[in-house]
Formats: sequence, structure tokens, C-alpha cells
Amino acid sequence: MSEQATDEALRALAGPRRREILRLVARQELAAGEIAAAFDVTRTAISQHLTVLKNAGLLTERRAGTRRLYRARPQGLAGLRSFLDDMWASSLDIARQLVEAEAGVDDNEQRNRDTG
Amino acid sequence: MSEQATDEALRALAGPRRREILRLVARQELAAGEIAAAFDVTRTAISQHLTVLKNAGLLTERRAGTRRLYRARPQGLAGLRSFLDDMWASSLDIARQLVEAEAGVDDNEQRNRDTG
DNA sequence: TTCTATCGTTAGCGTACACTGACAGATGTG
DNA sequence: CACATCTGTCAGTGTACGCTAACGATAGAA
Repeated sequence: MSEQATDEALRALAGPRRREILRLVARQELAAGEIAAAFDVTRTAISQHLTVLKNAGLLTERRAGTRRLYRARPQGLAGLRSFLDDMWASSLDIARQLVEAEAGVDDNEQRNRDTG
Repeated sequence: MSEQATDEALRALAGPRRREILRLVARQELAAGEIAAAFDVTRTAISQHLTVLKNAGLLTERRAGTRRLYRARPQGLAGLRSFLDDMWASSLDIARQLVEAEAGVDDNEQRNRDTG
């Protein structure tokens, strides 16, 4: 997954409303109007959110007559998962290294006391 | 992890510069000035980014003399991982259900043809 | 204390974002 | 065809965000 795709996906997920939309279509395939009915904002706002989520690869659009059905797209989340996993592993590494470094300092102090 | 914590973490990660900072301190513990030296923006901007990341629980601050050392905080990413995992599992479910539904429709059409 | 180094905070500016209202396109119905 | 339904797009407005410059605070050295 490219860096720009991760950026777009994270920017899309930064909005609480877009996360609620995504949660909604993660379990059911819903039409734009049905999604909009679940919120207190205008249909226009929801439509714009759906566009952002679609461009970020986080959901899929399927046309059925005049209606447009949306559902979450697992592949769009896969890139973010690996992004978080990498960061998580790295930060665990540095945490472990710092603990060992402190233990090493303690050992040196002990040795200094022994040899002093 | 609370909903607000997830919101703050995602908002913090939405900025590309903050992600770069996080990547930097994911492998080494660095001082604020050292982090700022890695970018072309003002030290002030970096300081503000560090505050945002710290409030989001994504990094830890440790004071050593006049310097402040920062490093990534794995626990801050854990909540996001579970958030993504839930969403991922759900969207896989709905995808599978839709495939089965289409197969069911095909079966019905076949049976209709058989019985018609 | 005075000086220096390191760093955070505040005020202000420009831009991007979320939202609304009005309009336009596309698909079924009588 | 005319009409209603479902939906996306455009222009405008208020707010939040990222950045800079100036200032203030803290810790160590002379």
C-alpha cells in the first residue's frame, strides 16, 4: 500500500462521523439515504463523507436502480493494520532496549563499586 | 480504550508530519530539538505536534536536565489496533454474507427453472 | 547572580475541513 | 411524455488546523 493511500485512509478515519458511517456499513449494505437517515445532519454532508470514504478505499459503491448501496471494504483497512503493526513492533523494541540499557547502567555501577 | 481516546489518536495520526515524528521516536528516544532538526519547519511547530501526540497517548515524555526525551508509546496504538480489527472482521462478514446471498438467489433461479 | 541552552506557550495568519441550501443528473412509474 | 424518487455536485459560511514570530520558563555553567 502506498504512503498516500495510508494518508488518505487515516484522514478519512479522523472524522468521528465517517467512522460511524463505516461502522454502519461494516455489518449491512445500506443505501445512501438509509445512511443519512441515521444522522442528524443533511443528506449532502453524508454524501460528501461517502465520497471521501470511497476515495480512501474504505468502502465500495454498488448501484441498484436509483439507489446506491455502500458497504465497508476490508482491503482498505489492511494497509492501516500493517502500518500500526510496524509502529507497534518498533515501539516495543525501543521500550525493551531502554530497559536493558538501564539494567546495563546498574551493572556498570555495581562493577565500579566492586572494582573501586 | 474509550471512544474519545481513539478519536484523539486517529486525529493525531491524520497529520503526515506527526506520523513521521512517531516513526522517528519509535526506534530511538530523542530530544525535542533533535526531532525538530529532522524537519524543515520551526521548532515551535514540532513542539505543538509533540503536545498533540502526547495528549493522544501516542508517546511518552521524560525530562533529563533541560532536555525532554520522547519515545513512542505502544499502548497508545493498541486501542487503534482493536478498533481496526473489529471493523475488519465485520466487513469480512458482510462480504461473505453478500456472496452467499447471491449464491442463494442463483439457487432459487435454478430451482424455479427446475420446477417451472 | 548572570549567561547560555533547551524547550513550551501565546497571538496571529492562511488554508483546509464540515456543514447547509439550491441545483442538476439518473432511474423507475403513470 | 410528465412526474416522483434517489442521489451527487456546487457555492457559500463558520470553525478547526498547521504554521511562524515573539515571549516566557526552567536547568545548568561561569
